Amino acid sequence: MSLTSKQYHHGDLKAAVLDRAAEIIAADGLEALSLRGIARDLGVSHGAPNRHFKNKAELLANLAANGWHKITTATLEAAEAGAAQHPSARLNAMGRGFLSWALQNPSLFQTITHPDVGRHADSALRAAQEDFRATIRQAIEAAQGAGRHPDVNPSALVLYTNAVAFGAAMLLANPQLSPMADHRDLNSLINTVIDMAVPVNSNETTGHSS
Amino acid sequence: MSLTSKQYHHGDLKAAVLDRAAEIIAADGLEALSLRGIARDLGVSHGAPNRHFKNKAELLANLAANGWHKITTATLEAAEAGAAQHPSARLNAMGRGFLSWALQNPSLFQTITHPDVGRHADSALRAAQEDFRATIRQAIEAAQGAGRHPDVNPSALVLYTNAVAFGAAMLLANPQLSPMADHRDLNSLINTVIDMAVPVNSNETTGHSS
DNA sequence: GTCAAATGTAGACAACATCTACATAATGAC
DNA sequence: GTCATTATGTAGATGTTGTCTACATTTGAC
Repeated sequence: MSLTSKQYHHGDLKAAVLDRAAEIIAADGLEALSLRGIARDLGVSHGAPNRHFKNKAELLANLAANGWHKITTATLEAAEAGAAQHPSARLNAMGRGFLSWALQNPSLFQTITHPDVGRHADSALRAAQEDFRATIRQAIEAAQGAGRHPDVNPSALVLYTNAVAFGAAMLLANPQLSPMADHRDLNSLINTVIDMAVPVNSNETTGHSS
Repeated sequence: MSLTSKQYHHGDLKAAVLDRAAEIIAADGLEALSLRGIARDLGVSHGAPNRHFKNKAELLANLAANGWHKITTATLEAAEAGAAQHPSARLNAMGRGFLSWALQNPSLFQTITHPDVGRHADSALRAAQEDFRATIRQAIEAAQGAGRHPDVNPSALVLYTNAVAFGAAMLLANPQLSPMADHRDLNSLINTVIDMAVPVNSNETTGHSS
């Protein structure tokens, strides 16, 4: 069987469906996603995707679990940039990494934070969310242990820290909501906002000079 | 024609459709909303709502414009509680008013911040959004003028301040995303978070003692 | 009272998710 | 290697939805 011949079996339809779904969401948003449309794009019958996903919600849950893994990875990779320094520097770097990923993948970010996606979460998605939450929570607690807002209720500190990052990502990823008329230099905007929430001792080098 | 008799004309179908839509969203979320379902609930034919809304997006835009007006009003009413004091106290009060409204109307809050709703915004919705934005921006600028982070880039300060409020609202309104395992006292949580973002001179009375 | 505009109805259509029965291919026991 | 089992893909059916069109009823301006 040649690589170009039309085969009865696709080979890896599940992965192809997930890839195409991500493309569609990135291009036209969640509302443009349909199982039949994906099947058409991939040249398979309209029922084929259902062999791999019980329903549309399960496809979205798969996609979202994947997205949470990606944003967790991106955040942890950024953490290395600040890991050798103070826990606050590490947390600061994580915030920037998180925001950068969200702004480079706005539609996927909106998907993983979409209420109707979370509503139908399966165990894999819940685990991915919890993994992300635990990662962030630990970094926040480490920073608090090292002197960041030592007197604030830990739950409130976790909420505040997450709120700055998620809120900024949500506002910037959604042009309709952006409260600022202009934002010419996105990077310096991100750095300023993160630095307000997670100040880093100015004696130390933070790696971002804008 | 008696009040109970079935009339050919509904009387105020447009308002009834909007009300019922808000109920459905509050009860079962945006994905549960359908024009035909609303028509059934109201005892009119399936095409009747289309006489008042060009399409589903226009209904949502109407609903969202209404929601923005409500959250703007709620925020401004809260502002009065801190208006006599420092501009930062006013901004702090607005943050609490905003968050309280969002948590009392989580589904409507999710609707007005929903990307697919904003995507199809009409001029009324855009105006309502801009009205909200302007209200918040002015309060932030007033606080900055009165000494809140005087050296920070104003755009970044606007983003940061909005991010705390929107982010906390989004995280708390969406149980799936809440980063804290426990939040027994929601009010004190809100107050703590807002106070972190918008500190109020502790010499002054802020009106919230938790 | 007449007539145009506003509002509601009923039927049609295409797209969709999902289900079922069936067809084909891949896999593994023997 | 054969063959049964399983995985995967197909084709058609069903019910729901948004939207359109033709038509019916009511309202209101004059």
